[in-house]
Amino acid sequence: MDQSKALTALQALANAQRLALVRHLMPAGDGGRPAGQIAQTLGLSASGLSFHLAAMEGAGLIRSRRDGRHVFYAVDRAMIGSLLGHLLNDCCMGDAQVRDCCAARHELIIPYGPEDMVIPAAE
Amino acid sequence: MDQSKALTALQALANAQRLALVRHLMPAGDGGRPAGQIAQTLGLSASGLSFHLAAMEGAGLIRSRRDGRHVFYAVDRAMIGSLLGHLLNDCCMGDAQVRDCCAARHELIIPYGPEDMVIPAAE
DNA sequence: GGGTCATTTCAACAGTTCTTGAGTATTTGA
DNA sequence: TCAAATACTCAAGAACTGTTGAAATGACCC
Repeated sequence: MDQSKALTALQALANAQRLALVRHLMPAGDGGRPAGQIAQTLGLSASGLSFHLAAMEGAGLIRSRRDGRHVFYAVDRAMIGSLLGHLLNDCCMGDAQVRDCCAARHELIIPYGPEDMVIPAAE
Repeated sequence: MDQSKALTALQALANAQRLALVRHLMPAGDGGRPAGQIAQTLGLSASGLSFHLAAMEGAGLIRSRRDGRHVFYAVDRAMIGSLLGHLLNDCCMGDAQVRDCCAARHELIIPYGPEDMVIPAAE
């Protein structure tokens, strides 16, 4: 990952709707989810979603695949991992404190079920 | 780190000058560097730098301390680590593939000396 | 106190991003 | 071939971001 790719990816991620998109798509894995369902879940208009999907796909953070009349979108997990790796290793030069704070346990929010379940961090 | 803080921090980082700022400040550690020196290194006007520093400080990514007529700025490494941890654990739900790609070795660029030294990734 | 250095604030402007709504393509099934 | 379902493109306008230069603030030294 070079610096300009990382910057593009960061700019794509630095938006509430698109961060929500990642959260929504992540549990769907490589199969992804169809555009219509994403729009409904995130409360976006069709064209609004298209705008955000294009930004994410342009940055390489998601991939799309057509299946019949649906287009499925899935997170490119290798790309997100590379971005985080770039920030950690290149921008922060592998700093130990950054690494430790990054590795610290956080509460996990699992977006399944009628309400999001919150699992507190284990100590 | 909650979601709105993470978003603010991402927006602060999603800019070429401010990413360069992190790279420049990281090796200086908690002592940081004075604004004038930063402006010179990054080729920014005084007011331009001030704008970017305010964005970063507002997001909690850097801290400042006055020493005489200089103001020193240093990266808040715990904050950057928390941001990366949030992206990895909350947004990506600790996904194994993301984690692996993040942990993959990259070449390390050490910004000391007359020319930046590049240390290729060990295999 | 007066001069100077270092930094910040402010206002104006240009450029970019986001939202909205209307219209357009593509696929499916009757 | 037609209508319905799904998703995309485009243009206009609002909102936000970044740059510039001038003025203001704060700290130091004589």
